[in-house]
Amino acid sequence: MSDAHPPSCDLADHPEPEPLSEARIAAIAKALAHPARVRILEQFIECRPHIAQEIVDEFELAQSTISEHLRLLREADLLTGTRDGPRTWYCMRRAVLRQFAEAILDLTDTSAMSDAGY
Amino acid sequence: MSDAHPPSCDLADHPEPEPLSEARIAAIAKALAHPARVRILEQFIECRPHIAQEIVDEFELAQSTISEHLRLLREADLLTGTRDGPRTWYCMRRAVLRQFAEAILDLTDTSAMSDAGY
DNA sequence: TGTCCCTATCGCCGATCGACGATATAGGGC
DNA sequence: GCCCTATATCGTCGATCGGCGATAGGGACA
Repeated sequence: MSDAHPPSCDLADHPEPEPLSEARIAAIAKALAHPARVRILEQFIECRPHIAQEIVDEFELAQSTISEHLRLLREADLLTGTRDGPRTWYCMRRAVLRQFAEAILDLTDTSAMSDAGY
Repeated sequence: MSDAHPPSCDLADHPEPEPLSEARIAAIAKALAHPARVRILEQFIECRPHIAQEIVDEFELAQSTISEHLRLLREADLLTGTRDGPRTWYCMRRAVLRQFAEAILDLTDTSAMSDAGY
């Protein structure tokens, strides 16, 4: 496969499966719990696949360090990585992030205000 | 002060200040990166102040462990704790959580789809 | 004053994180 | 085959996490 055909981003609106468990919420939060990993995800605001090298170039960190951050994001299902010859194309899994944000918002719902004053 | 007057929850819709930095997002995520802390926040879906003791009672964990989790949530500004005699009333800072969820959603915005296929 | 309850903090310890350099792996081009 | 590029993995090391029991502090109430 040449570099003329990077995988396309997944923009489809998949049906959201069952609500996230506490463990799953915590696992995703752990993946987000480092500024470098947040910055990596921010690069995907430009909505196209990124190869690992261009992400490395954005940071002062060693290549092995970035590779480790990418691994953690992959294992939390926030990124996909697909090999293409010597490169790896990374895509953000927007649906997972959205589901996470939804779960956080659910925490803020005031479902039971029981008595007045609360 | 008697226990007849716990502090009331803050339900006001405050104006959202500037967007969260990567460091701030990561700090909030770190506070959420443990299942017990997510469970603690879930208790606040019942929208009223909680004293530490009732949270301890929900878990198998030692009181000191819960107190530590509460401290981390406080330091991330996800909870407020106000002393009232021997008790401490905890309230969830919904505005902060909402702002965090908003920041995560912003990551999923496809602002620049540059070329077709992406 | 003493006692009891609630909460926070301290010290310890094993586990995990985050960084790095070095090394291994995979594939393209010659 | 041999090099070069891109990426992943390994080993190490200091820092931080997460758990606990023990202890300290702050009120309430005899």
